[in-house]
Amino acid sequence: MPELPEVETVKRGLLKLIVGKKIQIASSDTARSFPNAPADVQQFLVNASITDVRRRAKVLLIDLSTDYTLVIHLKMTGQLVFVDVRSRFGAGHPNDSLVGTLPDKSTRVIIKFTDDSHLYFNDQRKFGWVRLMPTIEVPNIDFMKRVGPEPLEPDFTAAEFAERFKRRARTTIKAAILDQSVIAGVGNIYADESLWGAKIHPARLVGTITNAEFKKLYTEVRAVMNLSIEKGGSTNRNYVNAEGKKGSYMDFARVFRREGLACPRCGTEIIKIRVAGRGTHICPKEQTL
DNA sequence: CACTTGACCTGTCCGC
DNA sequence: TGCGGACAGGTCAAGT
Repeated sequence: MPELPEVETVKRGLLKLIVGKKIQIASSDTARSFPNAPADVQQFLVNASITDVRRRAKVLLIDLSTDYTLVIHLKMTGQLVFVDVRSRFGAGHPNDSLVGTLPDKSTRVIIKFTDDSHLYFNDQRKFGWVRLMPTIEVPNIDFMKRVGPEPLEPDFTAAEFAERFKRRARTTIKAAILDQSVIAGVGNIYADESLWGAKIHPARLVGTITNAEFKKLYTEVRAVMNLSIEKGGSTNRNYVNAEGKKGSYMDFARVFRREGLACPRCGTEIIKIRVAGRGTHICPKEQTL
């Protein structure tokens, strides 16, 4: 799915596009996509205005004037796309080509605003979900109680980063960095990119990682995700931002999905292996066990 | 408790 | 062309 940079990009787009708008109608394909009781939807979503859009880890939070919040996880293939019948982005913008094409077969939830613009939740694989709950209860859901710190927060230090991995000392560094309770927001793309940056083999056990390596990894995680936010995220398959636009980080990726190509540092052919049950890309010369 | 594996879904790609 | 299998940005429940 969308990892931290992609969800952050969607958040920034929605902040500009939907804050202040009033919801007129909300509907979903099945209870799986949006399991809230119809009575709750009627009472706390319909007629509510959007007051804010936030992100925590890979979760999007859309705050409402009713003191309720739409909590959204895009998982692997979720998209949140805003479409207006009026052209808002200029000639040739991909958003214009979406007018009339949504909803489609992957649309799971539709929110219609009073000005006739729409927000669509599309999700091909149906792993994603939308929940409506009181804003004050959001921190109490299991995921929020478990999830680790935001790695891009200015006060998040290298020392805290290293400290958080100690609970996973006997697993691989790849499994640990993907564990949302250790650090929030890192997924398969940025795990591979940052481990390459720090020259650490993904199958190394956490307990064997030195302090110097943790420090390097901390720097790489932040650098890679900040760069990706700047590029609007990664479109590996079907990720798009709130305007329906693809992200360009994959043009800057050093190892992810680049098996058979040259390592940008040393020229060795990048290989794809399997670590922690996930496809994993490394430079076999610089990342060793 | 820490750790690994399979399940959840649909679509695409690759080899036969 | 068709078909089977592997695989895809994430997380959980169930197993060891």
